[in-house]
Formats: sequence, structure tokens, C-alpha cells
Amino acid sequence: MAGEAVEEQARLSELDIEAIEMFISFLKLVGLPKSVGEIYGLLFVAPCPLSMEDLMDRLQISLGAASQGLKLLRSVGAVKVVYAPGERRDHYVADLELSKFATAFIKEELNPRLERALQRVERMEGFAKGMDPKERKTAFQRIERLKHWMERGQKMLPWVLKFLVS
Amino acid sequence: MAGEAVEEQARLSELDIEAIEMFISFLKLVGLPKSVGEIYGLLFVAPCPLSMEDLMDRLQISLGAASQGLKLLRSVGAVKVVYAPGERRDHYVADLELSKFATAFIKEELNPRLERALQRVERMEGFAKGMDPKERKTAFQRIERLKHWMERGQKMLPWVLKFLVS
DNA sequence: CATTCATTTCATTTTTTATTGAAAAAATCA
DNA sequence: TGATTTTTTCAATAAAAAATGAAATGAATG
Repeated sequence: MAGEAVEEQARLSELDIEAIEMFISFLKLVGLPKSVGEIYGLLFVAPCPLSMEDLMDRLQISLGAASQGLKLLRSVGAVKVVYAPGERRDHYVADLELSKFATAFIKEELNPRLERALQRVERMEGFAKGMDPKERKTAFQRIERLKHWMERGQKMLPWVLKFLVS
Repeated sequence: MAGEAVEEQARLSELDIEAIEMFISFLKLVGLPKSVGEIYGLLFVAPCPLSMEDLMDRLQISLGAASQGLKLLRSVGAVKVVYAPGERRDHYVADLELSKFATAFIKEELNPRLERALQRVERMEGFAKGMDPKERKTAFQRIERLKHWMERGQKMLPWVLKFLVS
């Protein structure tokens, strides 16, 4: 009980910083907050599993941010728990398969929107039927174009997925 | 000077609302604010060109939001100005080519990040060289994986673009 | 099973982003 | 040109999103 838990300086290497900045930037693209990018970036280049406290100390983020960020990353499969024998704390490693983010984005963001959009298009066609002739024609043309785009999107997605999932 | 400019009720049809909601949802995906989705959605189904005031009245958005939203939409080519003879105000129509949004996103968001990322990867390789043997190996493996992914992304983009641009 | 340590949850605060509207600038018209 | 209308800009405000940290929950240890 003598050696006190002196606050570790917990520095980040230049390599760490590059990785972190890179992932902040890319994950923002799919709507993920900075803290998630930080966590994943650090884990991506970490030579060994890190505990939540390691992450908090080195990234200077709060308990809540660390816990929530890890939860999210686990939920998309981008981070795995590693049971370190003799250690009380859970330790985490990055799953290096970056397609995890893309597939999660497609499943959680894109596909639901596409589905809702298809329902909308049907409703829109219903509304367009009740318009007067001249306007109806252009309305249908435009709705048709929307449909065309959704179909195109739905055709492209599986292809993109196949391309992404190594 | 008798007939006063009584505030128009400026209702939105059910069709308008479906279109607006749909575009709010999709454009948010590429980082565009709600007001931009509203404007484009309304123009997309409008049977005739609308003025900025039309948009403000019907969408209940401010002058600033209308002006800035139109500016952005024009800048990506998603909205065109139509000169209505005898009319003082500019009128706007939607360019129905939805790929405009995708290409703008790729040019303005994706590509710049990819370029920065490639520079980062080079720097990271430099840093990794100065690490001790055991850590160096894994570091290089991971950086290699990043490179692999960027290349894959860069290969896929032109293909996606070709697919999108009808 | 009681205590300690680790993690999650969530109300609050902070930060970021979007919207507003008044003032400036630009365009139109007589 | 000068009066008037339209559009842009931007500082202030409002709204949305993210981060914080204290309290609740859940595990591990002895």
C-alpha cells in the first residue's frame, strides 16, 4: 500500500497519432464520433491488447466515452475482447478487417433507408394518381427515376460488399 | 397598392412531404443538413420552377437557409437556375441526375481523405522503421493492410462512379 | 457473502453544427 | 442614376450530437 498510483504520463507515439487521425477522419465518414475513431485507431497500431483504462489514459477520454466507444466497436465486430490470464480487466484488440465498418454502415444506415424509401415511392405513386393529367405525367416520370435509382443502388450493394469483404 | 401581401398558407402536398422526407434522409447520409434535403426534395417533385421565396414560404425556412441551401445545391450541380421571362426573381429546378450528390461526395469528402491517408501511411512506415524488431514486424503488417485497403478503395471508386453516372 | 474493482448507464455539460434574420451587396428597372 | 427588389453574407442563436462523470450494476476475489 506504499507505491501510490501516480498518474501515468501515457504518451502517444507519432505512429499512434497518425493512425488515430486517420481513423477519426474515415470513421467520421460513416457517422461515427471522434472518440470511436480514436479508440479504433490506437488499437489498430497497438502491439498488444489494451484495457479500457489504458485507452482512457492514453487518449485522455472519459470512462463513458471509452465504454460506449468499445461497445459500439464490439457491436460492429471491429474490436474483440481478449481474456488476459491473471488480469482482472478485459483487454481489447482491433479486428483488422476494415470491411466491418462498411458492412455495418450498409446494414444499419443504408439498407433501412432504402427500404423506407421503397415504401415511400409506392405511396408517392398513389398520390400521383390523384393529380391532374399534365402534372401527373411529370410526377410519374420523376418517381420512376427515383425507383430506377433505388434499384440501381440495390444492385450495386451486393457487388460492393463482395468487393469489400476480402 | 390595395391587395396586401397576405401571408400565403403555402401548404405542402402529401407527395411533397414524402419526397422531402426521403431526401432529408438520403442527403443526411452524405453529410448535408436537413434544410438542403428539404429544398431539393421539394424541387424534385415540383411541377414548375420555384423561387427562393416559394421555398421559404412552403418549407418555412429562413432566408439564410434558403439562400445557402440553394448555393450548395447549385455548386454540386443538383439545382439549376431557370430564367423565367418577365419574372424578376430567379427560379430554380432540380437536376434529376441524383449521381450529382454521389460524385460531389466522392470529390469533396472521399478523395481528399484518401490522399491524406496515403501520405500518412508513408509517414507511418517511416516511424515503424525506428521500432524494435518484434514490434516492427506487426506494425509493418498493419500498415500494409491499410495500404491494401486504400488501393482497393481507389480501384473501386472509378467503377462506382461509372456505375452511378447514368 | 461482503468487499473491491471493472463496466455500463444516463442525466448533465460541452462542443459542434445548423438555422436565423439583420445588414451589406448585387441586380433590376424606370 | 436612384429607388426598389432580390440575394448573399455573417454574427448571433438554436438545435443536435458527443463527451463527461457520478451513480448503478455486474464480476471477481478472498
